[in-house]
Amino acid sequence: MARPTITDVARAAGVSKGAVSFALNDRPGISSDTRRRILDVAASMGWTPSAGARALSTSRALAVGLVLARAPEVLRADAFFPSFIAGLETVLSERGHALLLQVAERDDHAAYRRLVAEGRVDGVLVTDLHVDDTRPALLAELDLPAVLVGPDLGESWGPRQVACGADDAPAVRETVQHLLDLGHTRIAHVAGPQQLVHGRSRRGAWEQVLREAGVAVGPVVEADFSAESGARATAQLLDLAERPTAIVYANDLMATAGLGVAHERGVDVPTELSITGFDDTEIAAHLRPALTTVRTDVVAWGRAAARRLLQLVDGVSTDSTGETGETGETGENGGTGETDVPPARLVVRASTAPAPTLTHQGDRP
Amino acid sequence: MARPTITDVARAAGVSKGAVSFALNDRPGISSDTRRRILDVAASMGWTPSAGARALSTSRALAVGLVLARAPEVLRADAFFPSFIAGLETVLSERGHALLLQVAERDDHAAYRRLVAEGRVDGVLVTDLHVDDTRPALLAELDLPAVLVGPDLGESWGPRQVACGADDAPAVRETVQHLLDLGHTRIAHVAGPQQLVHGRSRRGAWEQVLREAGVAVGPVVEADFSAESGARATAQLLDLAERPTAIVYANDLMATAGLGVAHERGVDVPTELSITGFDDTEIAAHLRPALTTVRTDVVAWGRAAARRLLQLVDGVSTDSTGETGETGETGENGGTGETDVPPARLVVRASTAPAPTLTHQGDRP
DNA sequence: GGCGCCACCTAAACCGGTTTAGTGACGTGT
DNA sequence: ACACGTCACTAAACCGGTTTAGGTGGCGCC
Repeated sequence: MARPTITDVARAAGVSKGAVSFALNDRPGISSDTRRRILDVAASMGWTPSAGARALSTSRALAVGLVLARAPEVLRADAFFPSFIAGLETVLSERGHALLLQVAERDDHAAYRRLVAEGRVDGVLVTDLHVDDTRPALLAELDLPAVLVGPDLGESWGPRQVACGADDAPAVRETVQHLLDLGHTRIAHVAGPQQLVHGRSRRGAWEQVLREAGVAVGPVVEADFSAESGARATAQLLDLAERPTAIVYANDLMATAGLGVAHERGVDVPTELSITGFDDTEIAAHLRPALTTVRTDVVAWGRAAARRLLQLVDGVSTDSTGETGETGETGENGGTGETDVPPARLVVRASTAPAPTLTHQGDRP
Repeated sequence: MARPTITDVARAAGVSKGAVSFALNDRPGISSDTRRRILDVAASMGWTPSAGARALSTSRALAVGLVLARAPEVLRADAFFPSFIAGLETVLSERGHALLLQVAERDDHAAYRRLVAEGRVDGVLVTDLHVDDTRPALLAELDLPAVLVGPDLGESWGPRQVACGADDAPAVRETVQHLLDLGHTRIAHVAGPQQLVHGRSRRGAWEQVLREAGVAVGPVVEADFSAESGARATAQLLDLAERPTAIVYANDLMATAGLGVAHERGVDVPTELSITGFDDTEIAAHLRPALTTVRTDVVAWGRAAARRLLQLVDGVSTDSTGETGETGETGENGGTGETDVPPARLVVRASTAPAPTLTHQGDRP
């Protein structure tokens, strides 16, 4: 037999459809023994609610969307999404929400519009934020709850669009400081795309520490997070007359490619050149030399983002009726404890070592 | 204003709800100028159908599910999913279907049951097939259309459960033959889990070629596709009294870790040891030495799997009514051209070279 | 003993679509 | 001129839930 419906349960229990609905949703107005009988009957028939029907009557989709605004080939070696998705899902599934994925290589605006137009999602997650990203404004206009995956930089778009994520900058600062402590003074940077906020913030942190330390802000090459671009950037840096003694890469993939280029040119890592990555990909610890890099807990980040999004979705019970607005206290869901994401931290391995020419003038006794 | 409904469109166009539905679905019974008028009105109001409502009345969810039966930490460095998902999505989105993701670390049976119980999906994709996998039987029992992502080995479960994917074996055979051609006779294998079909098939192919060539079937270490396990397995192989001169790894991640171990022990790759991987991850070409490996077109695979699944879903118009069964010709969707996946092929780079002790007795003039 | 009230439950409307049955106008054949 | 068929469309049922408005019975109370 096909899936039993609520009507089947009602008939079997000898009550009305409405009674069954009340009983199943723990609402008052049903005596406790009737409630128990209904629940028993429902369980014995193996009844489960139809997500679609429920969504239709409550106007809630019980699903959230994640739009990946990347070309398939860029998605290929990504260190972020699989873990992030895993984190999201653990939270979403235990709260009865589904995760809808959409890959929108180009026109991601259309993808968002479509998700909301078809009523498929209650909210979305936005990744790979650009500087001057137009998506937050779009989502605010659509009044679609959204978590912008990235550090909260105090911007504000709409009441239901918030940022969630750890700031990369402190860990990058820690990385550069680590290199300074090792006596490096020519510290280069292979940056991610500067129109991406995380590309920009990593570069900003690198620059800031050097500036504060009174060290020359070394050469920087803008790359695109791909291995290929990392290799090119490294070649470029190693061709410089004044070769850097250390290179801070914006991610592990570029750092690994850079390691290959250095090896090919006979530049020894770490004695002649220190390199650092970002992500702590699984392979980082197994490279030779093992890569000094920054570890982020992406799974926890995913969990936090999911919790935050569900808060937003639940925060406004009924929209556009306007009635609920008068209390003004959406703050009851504002607890941030479980939506904090653990900070990234430096993991020192073998790819960093004291600078070759020891200009290291003993800041230790 | 909120999203316009079909009723709003009907009122605005001065016709009934039904007429609008007919017009929008290109069904006969509407004069062409009325149809045009309705379409114009709908377009000008910015109307789009609600996926949920449509799903409810047609009993089709317009969504398919992908259950990832892996722990988050295993998902982390996966070379397969991001590309595969990208491939899936390109096809699904242009056909109006959504992709639902679920991560079920342990009990994936429950995940499938839930997806079908809630009526969220029209079909699912099953990855990471085990030998004696119980999922195909479950899906057959649930009568849920499913594409089993892997080579078609001729098994048959239910009428709506089919395999889709390229066979790994030919490319692995090509790899081993490549090593034989280079004069290697002690060719080891670091295998994936043997309860996974792709782990087993790669090992089987390796073994078969050696056997057919009359070469000793070298040592094999079963690992789990992780970098850590690849490193351990490599150490174990290099500790052998009769050290292999080549190692065939079941994936790039383990091969890369193996490269690190070899380097650490001062075993030069490729002059003393040849190694090969599988996947052609983005970093493979940028390692030193660059990794000889097998390239698979995972994006195309995803596209093919999505097309095949949609064929299955569309194949049976109405289920459980039984009426449609008498024609028996589900074959009209059976065209396989667009659901073929390009075969994997060997990419020779720098990590393979002639065997060190030249027992290579000139098969070339 | 009649009143009101509360607890418990039923009937029916509703969400936004699809689909079937039915209706009126018009054209056609004999 | 009349039955008949077709076309174009409307009205209403339906999918499977939720929610609101009503209705019934039992009880306490004056």
